[in-house]
Amino acid sequence: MERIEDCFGFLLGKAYQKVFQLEKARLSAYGVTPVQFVLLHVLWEKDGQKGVELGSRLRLDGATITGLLDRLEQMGLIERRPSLNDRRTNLIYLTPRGRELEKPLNEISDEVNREAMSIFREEEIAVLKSMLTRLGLEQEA
Amino acid sequence: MERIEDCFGFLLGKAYQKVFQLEKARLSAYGVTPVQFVLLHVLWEKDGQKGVELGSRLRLDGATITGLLDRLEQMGLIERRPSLNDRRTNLIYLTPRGRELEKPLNEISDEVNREAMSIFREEEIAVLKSMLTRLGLEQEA
DNA sequence: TATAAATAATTTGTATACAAACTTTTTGTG
DNA sequence: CACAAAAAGTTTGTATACAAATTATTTATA
Repeated sequence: MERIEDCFGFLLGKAYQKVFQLEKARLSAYGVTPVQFVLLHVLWEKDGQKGVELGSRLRLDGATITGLLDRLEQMGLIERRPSLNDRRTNLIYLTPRGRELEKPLNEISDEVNREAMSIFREEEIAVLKSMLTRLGLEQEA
Repeated sequence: MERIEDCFGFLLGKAYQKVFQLEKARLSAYGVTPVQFVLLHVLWEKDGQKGVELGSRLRLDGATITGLLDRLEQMGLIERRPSLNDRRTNLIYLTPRGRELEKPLNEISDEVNREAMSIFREEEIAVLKSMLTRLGLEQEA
């Protein structure tokens, strides 16, 4: 590869960085980061999940989940409750404040998606989405 | 957005993560990370650049560049030499060891690119590359 | 059923990334 | 020329990410 701008690792990283930074700026009004947002998003779908379930859904390491939950708990957006069946496990619940954020943060996220994709045509967007999904899920490679 | 799997921030992040992890595993034989590799790549193109030039090419913050250079210097792959014209500036040079890595690391990178893209057709790859480039460079959004 | 293996979560250490503050030096302006 | 503004680099603090090691608990198996 002659130029780094031809490396897909680099291209993906920079495209991600761009969208991440835009979302980060918009979400900052609520003191929430993009990664914290996606974790909250999973909880808005379903409350009371185990940490390990969140990790597998978001494809994040256990240690990363621990840190994320620490900060979200500190901010008063979630709480850990011990599981009654399994004493190794915490179940993660939204606080009222955590629930309140669903609507405004989803609006911001939708807006960011719309803006980021506004430079493409509809057919292009569908192709990109399909390819990123395949790439992200691919077992090997 | 109903599901996080429809958010482009999430999709880009996970696709990046996949390629990054593959490259990280392959490069680990040389004790070099993917980000360190791209910095070295820019130096293989041209030696003696300023830190700020590396940062603008790689679109990385000055503080990030400082840390990267610290580690690469520590590893004996680069060295900082004071600029004669401008006493604020270091010029970054490859060591002999840093030069030696050009060929083997580029081979690994090419291989990773080939493997990561092997799940797509040629036309798809061209579309992806073009879109990621546009997205990454886009001024706003 | 005793015990090895697996699981859930955390802790520690390393590597990106960026923001904000700071130092030193250079450039631009009156 | 003096002094404000800009630029280069570093430092500090915060937030991802993961690897490896650790603890506590549960499951599987001999």
